Amino acid sequence: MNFHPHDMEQLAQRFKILGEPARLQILATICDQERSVQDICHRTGLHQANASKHLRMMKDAGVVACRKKGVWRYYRIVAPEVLSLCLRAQKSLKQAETPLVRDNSQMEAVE
Amino acid sequence: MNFHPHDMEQLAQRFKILGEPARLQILATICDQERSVQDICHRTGLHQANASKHLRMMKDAGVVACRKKGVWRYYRIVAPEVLSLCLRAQKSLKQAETPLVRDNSQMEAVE
DNA sequence: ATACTATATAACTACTTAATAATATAATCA
DNA sequence: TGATTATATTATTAAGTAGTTATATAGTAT
Repeated sequence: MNFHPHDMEQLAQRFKILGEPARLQILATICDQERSVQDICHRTGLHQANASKHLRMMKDAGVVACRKKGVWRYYRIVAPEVLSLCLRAQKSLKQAETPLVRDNSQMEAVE
Repeated sequence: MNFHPHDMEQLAQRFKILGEPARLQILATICDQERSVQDICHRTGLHQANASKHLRMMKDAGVVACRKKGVWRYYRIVAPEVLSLCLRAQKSLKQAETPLVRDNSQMEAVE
């Protein structure tokens, strides 16, 4: 792992997007299909203005995009790797939670 | 992608850790070997108190652990998946930056 | 014991940002 | 046209947090 400063910033920026439960919720609702802001709000419980802001942020970051149809804006994910990142991170968290084999080699980690 | 609220929180928490350049820098310096706080500070340019705080946070989150030897504390990564997450995210960011084939199907993303 | 060094912690400041409320814009419909 | 609806934007407030300074703690060395 040997990143240039700029890459490091960019990487952190990408992780920062995923570091917010509200945005993960939004991504979860549009992971398999595009949805209107209303739809997203109903499913996540987020207020419209709040959801709109998160969506704007993720759009600027190139994570989602939207299609305009009449009054509606349908958002979808355009950076599918964020989904695999979530699944991967989730999996490792679960494994850490209930390890099949207790690893004593790092017991002092707890101190 | 269908997470329980608690899992979502936990997932966001994990990403939040990686969403900070200073912490990515720290992780980069200890990705292949344990290092003392001094060493980390010198390599990253972070102030001692600041590095200490970031390390404390990552220790509480189970991402790093430390070994005490005299006055020194040697920190190491104990959640190696964060490294693969970084590499994976970095890779996809690079790909998005310079796509081999321009994908016009999502041009309206830019609006 | 005293001085020095490594690390942690606490207090503080400054900055960021999430959530909310209010308003603006624009499309639809009666 | 006026009313309604969907979304975006702006302003505001509150909470979180990164960085810094100062101090505490605990090893080490003289």
